[in-house]
Amino acid sequence: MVYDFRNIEKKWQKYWRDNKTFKADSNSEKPKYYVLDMFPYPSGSGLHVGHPLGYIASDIVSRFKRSKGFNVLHPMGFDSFGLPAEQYAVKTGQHPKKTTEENVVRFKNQLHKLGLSFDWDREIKTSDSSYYRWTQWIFLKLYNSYYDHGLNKAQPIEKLKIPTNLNENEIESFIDSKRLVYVDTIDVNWCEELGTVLANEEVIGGLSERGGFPVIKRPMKQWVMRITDYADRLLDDLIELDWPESIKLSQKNWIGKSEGAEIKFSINNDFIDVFTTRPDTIFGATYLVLAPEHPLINNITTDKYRKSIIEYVEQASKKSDLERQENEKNKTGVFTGSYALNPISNEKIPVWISDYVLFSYGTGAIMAVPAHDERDNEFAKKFNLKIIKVIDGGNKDECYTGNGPIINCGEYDGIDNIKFKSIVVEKLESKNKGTKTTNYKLRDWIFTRQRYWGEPIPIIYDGNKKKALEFDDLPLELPEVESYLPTNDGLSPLARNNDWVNISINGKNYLRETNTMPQWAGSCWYFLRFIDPDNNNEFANKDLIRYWMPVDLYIGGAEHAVLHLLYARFWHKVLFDLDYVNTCEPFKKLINQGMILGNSAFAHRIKNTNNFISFDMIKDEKTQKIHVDISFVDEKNRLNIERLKQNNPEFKDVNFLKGESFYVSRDIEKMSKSKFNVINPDQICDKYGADTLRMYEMFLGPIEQAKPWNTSGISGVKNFLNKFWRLFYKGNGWAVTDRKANKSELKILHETIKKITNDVENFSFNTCVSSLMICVNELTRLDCRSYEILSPLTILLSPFAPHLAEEIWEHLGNKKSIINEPFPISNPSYLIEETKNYPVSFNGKLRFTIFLSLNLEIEEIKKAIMEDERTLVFLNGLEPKRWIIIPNKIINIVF
RNA sequence: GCUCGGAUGGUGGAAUUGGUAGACACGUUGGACUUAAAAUCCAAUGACCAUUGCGGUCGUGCGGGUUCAAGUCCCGCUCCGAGUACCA
Repeated sequence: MVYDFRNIEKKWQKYWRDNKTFKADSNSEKPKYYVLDMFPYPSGSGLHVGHPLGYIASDIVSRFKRSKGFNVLHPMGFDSFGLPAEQYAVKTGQHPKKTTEENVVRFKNQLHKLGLSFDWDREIKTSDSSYYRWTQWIFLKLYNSYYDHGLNKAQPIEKLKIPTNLNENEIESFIDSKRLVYVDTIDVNWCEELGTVLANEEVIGGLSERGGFPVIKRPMKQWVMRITDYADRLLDDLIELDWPESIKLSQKNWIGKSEGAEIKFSINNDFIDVFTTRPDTIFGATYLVLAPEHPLINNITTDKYRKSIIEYVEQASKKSDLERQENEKNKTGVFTGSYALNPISNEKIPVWISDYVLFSYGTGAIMAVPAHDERDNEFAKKFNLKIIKVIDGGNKDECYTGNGPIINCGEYDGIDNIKFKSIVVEKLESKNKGTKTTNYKLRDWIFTRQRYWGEPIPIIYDGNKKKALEFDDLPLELPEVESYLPTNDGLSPLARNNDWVNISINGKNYLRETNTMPQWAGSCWYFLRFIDPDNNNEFANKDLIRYWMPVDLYIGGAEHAVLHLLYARFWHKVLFDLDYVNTCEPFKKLINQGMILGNSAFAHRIKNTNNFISFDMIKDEKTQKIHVDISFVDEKNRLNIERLKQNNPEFKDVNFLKGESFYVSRDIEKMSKSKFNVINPDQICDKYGADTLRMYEMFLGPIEQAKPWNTSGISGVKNFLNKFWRLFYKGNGWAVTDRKANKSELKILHETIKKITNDVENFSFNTCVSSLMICVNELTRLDCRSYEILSPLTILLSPFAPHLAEEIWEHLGNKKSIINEPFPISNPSYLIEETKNYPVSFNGKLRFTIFLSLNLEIEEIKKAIMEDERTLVFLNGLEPKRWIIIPNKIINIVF
């Protein structure tokens, strides 16, 4: 009887579905455990082998925790609003809802095949109006709240104290200026191609994150969320989180809190405000630099320099951030012709403009201290500006950024520079020339998109007057439109539906807000909806939230290190302040799975020709790498030209210059449909089975590490599962016996229990697989068929290969699913092993180091040594004077 | 440029975080079983030298250092990957 994974997997997937085996119970006496995956965007290309990596890991933890007696919530849903569906709709006219639903069905089928233990009764789609009704509701909660800096929390807008001397319009704009969501006219990243505005965070190197289209600055009215009010709390609360340090660090850097001072430099009758973190170096400030966007530039530029300034400003405005960065080595800038007054040293210093100063950070102007700042130093050297050293340290002509005593500052010389910081700030404050300030890199979150496929914003307008919709008006459903393109003047496609835009309430006419929310909105709170997905009266019941929150384990890709994780934390804190949730942080433990990379294949095209050349024949030819589908390439990197031409018409008229075969080159890259390197899990499932795929993905390497996909080792995992099966079946017969297990069999079992328990708790799934392999190899060698061993072993296997484990469990005579069977506990009495002894050195005193091959408690080590004969031979009547014991490692015994 | 990671056999990766480097798996080679193949099992497999036998030397990207002991810690490099907003 062979292990028939096809029927077994089908059988148990049906069983789990029919019996709702993984249904989470909210009225349980057991301790709870909430395991969450970052839910996927249901893209058109379906699931690839990289997606399940995190899902398999979280599934192992879920099954393990169930087995350990926890009440586990392990839900799944779809982040189903998003740009690709809309772009597809623009292209084909198909309603995004239709394509999204088709994709969801496909994703679900693929996920089901993997045997993941999701509670599908809790499935969420962010584009369902029953879901986004509550996204809109949270939006209104933010709209109707303000941040009370005294209480350091958000408060309902009714509690806001309004100054008494205001008229009606002023009251309104005062309230608006305090709301957590407000409208502002700002220079935004306008992407012509997408017809939409992107958040700063979504622009990468001057191009849109999705699609890679150019982005330019353009002023526009936008809804903005006041996330900056939460900067301090978002920063401070990071400390307690059990997250990877690298992710915490990137959030910290993103928030970018820095203490410093704003200093006023007088110029003509005006002044330039600069922000600096180094007020202690003010005597070394030999010039000022303004960002090219700075509004004062026009006023202070003298006629002599006006032409070059105008040229420079124009050039800078065309440059993308990426180009500004590329010019790193060769700084540019021009002199304005004006001089400003250093408020401390009273020196006249020149004012320059340069694009190495960013308008969006600080005040958009800096005081340059070339002696103590690398960038200023480079700039000063290039333009022959004065360099004055004011802190002692470093080599003579080098830029020194460290600390030390003050020099070249007259009466202040000798003072420690850190102390000098506060002296300077005090002096500036007394002269009204500056203040101590804290600056953040974090900027408010631009929340509107000129898109169709998103949540409509529940606001209506009476002229310029805004009116929020009432709770009863929600959900505000997405209207139908004729075309999914934005209007020519940049309005959302929703503006095309006049019947929807114009509404009348109690005989009064209003216009609707036509913008929609960004894709992040739905994912900011979905983990709360999973707790109570069908609730029509609340976004989730408070008692249920109290029971299930926080999320105990959150697994997802590192690409969400900042944006999603920061936005979700922000909304959660608002809901916490308004007393809707009971935890101030949503995610207790975070694991980032590494990307699974694909092995792309490239054919080489000779530049500016239609000739492709075999990789082994390239000599001096300049070539361009073109992706070809990896399914047309064999393991020796030979391309099947016929099949390529059949499937990709663009290669139809191409010449292939080749010897015996046409060779391609290979490269490791991110797995993506556009790179033709996608491996689909369905293929692997069909060929090897879900259990093999699950174990193999875990066996590939540490969960957090990026790794290329290759299937060369998959047969090892398949062999392991077959071996496992053969422990129970010999030939065609059931081989399990009632024989008592012997000592060595028990030792193998209990060692494995200990290793697996430890490794699952430390998320080291690759070593779990190894441990199971070793265990099965040894039991096979011993021909162990004892029920006493094989029954607990099946439970050990069940988180990793659940289908096989269930099947065997049933054959062992159990009527119920293995899912809630208690996880075996290792018995340390089976673990004591012989000790190995190595004399290490004679160092005045006789000294032995005793290595122990197992982790034991100190007392156990002592006991083992005293009882073991070979150890006693070493001790040989000598009474140890001193034990140097490092737990679990070594014992040095000094005589 | 900056920040954070990483580098271990032919390959993916282990190494209880300072204690026998290379677990486990793939691949390769040889053998058993078979008419044959598949499957399965057994053996070998870091490199070099020695091989009639014990064995020896070198080995965790490179160069130093600390230590009885370094893949692991410290200092200085090289290369690769990821992120990035020149953050003053």
